[in-house]
Amino acid sequence: MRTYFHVDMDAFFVSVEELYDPSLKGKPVIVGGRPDERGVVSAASYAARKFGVHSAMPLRTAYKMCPQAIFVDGHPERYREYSEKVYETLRGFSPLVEMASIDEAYLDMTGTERLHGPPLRAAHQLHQRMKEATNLNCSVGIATSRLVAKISSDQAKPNGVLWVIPGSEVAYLAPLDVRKVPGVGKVTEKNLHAVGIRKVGDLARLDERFLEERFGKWGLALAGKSRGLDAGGWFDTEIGAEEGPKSISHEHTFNEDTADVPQIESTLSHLCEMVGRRLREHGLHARTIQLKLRYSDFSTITRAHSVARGTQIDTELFEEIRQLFRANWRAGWPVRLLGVHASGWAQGEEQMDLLGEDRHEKWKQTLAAADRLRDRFGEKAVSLAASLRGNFRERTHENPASLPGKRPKK
DNA sequence: TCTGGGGTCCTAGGACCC
DNA sequence: TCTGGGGTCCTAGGACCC
Repeated sequence: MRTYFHVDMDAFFVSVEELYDPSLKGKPVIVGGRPDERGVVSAASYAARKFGVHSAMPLRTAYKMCPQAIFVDGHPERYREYSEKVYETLRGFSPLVEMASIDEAYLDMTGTERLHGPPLRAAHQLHQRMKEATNLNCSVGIATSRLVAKISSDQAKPNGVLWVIPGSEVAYLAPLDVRKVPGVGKVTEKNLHAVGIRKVGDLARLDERFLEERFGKWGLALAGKSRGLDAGGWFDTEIGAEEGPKSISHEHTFNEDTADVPQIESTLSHLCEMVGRRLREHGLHARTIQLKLRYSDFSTITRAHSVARGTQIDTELFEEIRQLFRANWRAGWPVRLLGVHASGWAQGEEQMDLLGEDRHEKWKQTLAAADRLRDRFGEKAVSLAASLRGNFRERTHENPASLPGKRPKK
């Protein structure tokens, strides 16, 4: 039998912002951007949640519900920095730590009793050390499976511990709404309600074959989850089995929809530079390049193209993306969002690109230099999109406010 | 309500091959 | 002539998570 901890930081983004600006403490704070911008709430303080504000809610809606809230921009670098500290702290409790996202982790605590004592004692220590090391609160769920640990950490919030004693998993889960099961979202919830399933207990009582017939492979996984088992899906992998990314993407939503080709293509170029840079950081060469287009009415298409040899070079990515865009954009239709997605990593000789060796070397050096400049001066310091500079300058000249990223903050 | 951005996993159909 | 079956790759879309 194993013992898992699920550690979830409380209101992580908001709490980190409070460390940088203590005057925010106790106030309704909303992280995600300005209330008049297109976007959603990334995180809301407990004071803001009292007004009904929650993450994923449009900023404009949040403003209507809580106009006195303090709206702040997110700071990904700060969150990454604190996420590192969280990881280091957790490593003091178990060598088997897996960050499941920027603000939550699984610990395999099996066999650590001699070192840390029984689970509740270890959790108490963990709270204390986390506070000392990061000044942040967290909640801890403890169980024999990762799934149940995750569900119980949610119920332990804020700043608490919940231990589901071995053997009591099914009884613990039974009265909970099916929505509490990770992986059950709006759609699955509705489908389950349609057949009279509302609680996890309803799910556990059903015949597995019925669930499989009705919901396929997912139905079978649900049957296991309702009994607290990790079997199937993401919970099934070993903790600490570090794997690289499977895809790398960047996207951008315009504050105002646009059908202006130079603006669209310079944005795509910029997104390709961001993707290319991350590919190089990870030493990856992508074989599949995907464009994402969202129109004013929110209808969205994706169009992909795979190449025999992978690339990590901005201009090559951009060539593919531009072709995809030109072949698939319904000309004149205002665009709301653009995205560039890279996946399908090339192995071995697939990574050799078709540029001659010296040209290739030269490019690599140029890009490495650009990456260093960006490290020092920020993402917008360098633009390699030579093919677009004319357009860029032209736009800048006639209408600086329409450039992405150059919108004046008022 | 007027809907971000970065991911993962799954399904389903068609092409293609044996 | 009226039609197999399995495997793999590619593409498009969608649910879900934080």
